[in-house]
Amino acid sequence: MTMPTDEELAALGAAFDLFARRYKLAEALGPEKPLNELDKQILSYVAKNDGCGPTDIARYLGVANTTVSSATDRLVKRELLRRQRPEADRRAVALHLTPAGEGRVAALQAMYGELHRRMLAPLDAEERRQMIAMMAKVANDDA
Amino acid sequence: MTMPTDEELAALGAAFDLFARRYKLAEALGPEKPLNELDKQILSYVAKNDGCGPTDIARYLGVANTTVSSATDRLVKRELLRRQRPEADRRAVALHLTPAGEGRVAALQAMYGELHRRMLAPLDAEERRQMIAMMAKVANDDA
DNA sequence: GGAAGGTATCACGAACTTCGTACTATTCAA
DNA sequence: TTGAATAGTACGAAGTTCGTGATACCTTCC
Repeated sequence: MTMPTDEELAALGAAFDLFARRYKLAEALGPEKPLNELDKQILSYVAKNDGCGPTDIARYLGVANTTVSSATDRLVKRELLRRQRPEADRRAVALHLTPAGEGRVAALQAMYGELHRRMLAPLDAEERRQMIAMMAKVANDDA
Repeated sequence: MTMPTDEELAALGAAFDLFARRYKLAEALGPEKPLNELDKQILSYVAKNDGCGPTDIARYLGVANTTVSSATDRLVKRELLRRQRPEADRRAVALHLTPAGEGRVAALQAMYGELHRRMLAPLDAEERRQMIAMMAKVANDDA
């Protein structure tokens, strides 16, 4: 394939930087005491993979098992997450969101949705369609 | 403007999640002892804004002044950053990269560049051009 | 059945990070 | 020339990550 130029790559990097910074600043605004990065990622993962175990999460996020264990403790104490011992394998732990946890995830997703909506605002309908198609193509390539 | 659909927004969010995760996992690979997130962002900021002060950085990144001060200490101890008292205003501190710091930033940028290059790989030249144009348009809107 | 070995998780503690409070040094303004 | 404002830092409390070691459970192979 023809290589993208360095300028193109730099533009891409600058855009990602900007988005990441906006994410972070937007998150500071919510009314609740903000969750840290890991905790948010864990809640989102459990929302998408109900009943998963701590080890799945640790592998997925690239952190130590014990770190997920600590984070799970935090989230259980805050009543956002629930541990359950499945009868099938009683070493394991299946994680589920509590109703409060579901509410929190919904709020997070609403915030992200709003951020993305605003991000797309300067594009017209056709451009937006194109951009999302590219992103999907890139993401689904899954290299 | 016509609103993007929820599916479109979800696709966008999934793509960003994926990219963020790839960033994090890629960074764990380098040979050096990895810098934490804040330290990397500080180095990058100083690379683009040579001679800036801690308070500029704190405002830009949305963290406390004292946090930047601690991080600056770390980076000075690791000899990636250098403090300098400008004669013009002797309360202030001007930050500069050391040669080692410049090397570190170059390595980081090379890694990001490679990641972005690989991200663009599944697109053909025309699509890539489009995608980068969209990203630039969105980023420059600067809302 | 039972011992050996592997797996999933947690308890604990060390090292590190963030950030609020209080302080110093310097500049600005009247 | 003081008094207020500004840039930065020292210190300490609270919280986070992760390695080590312990516990409970499952599986396999005699």
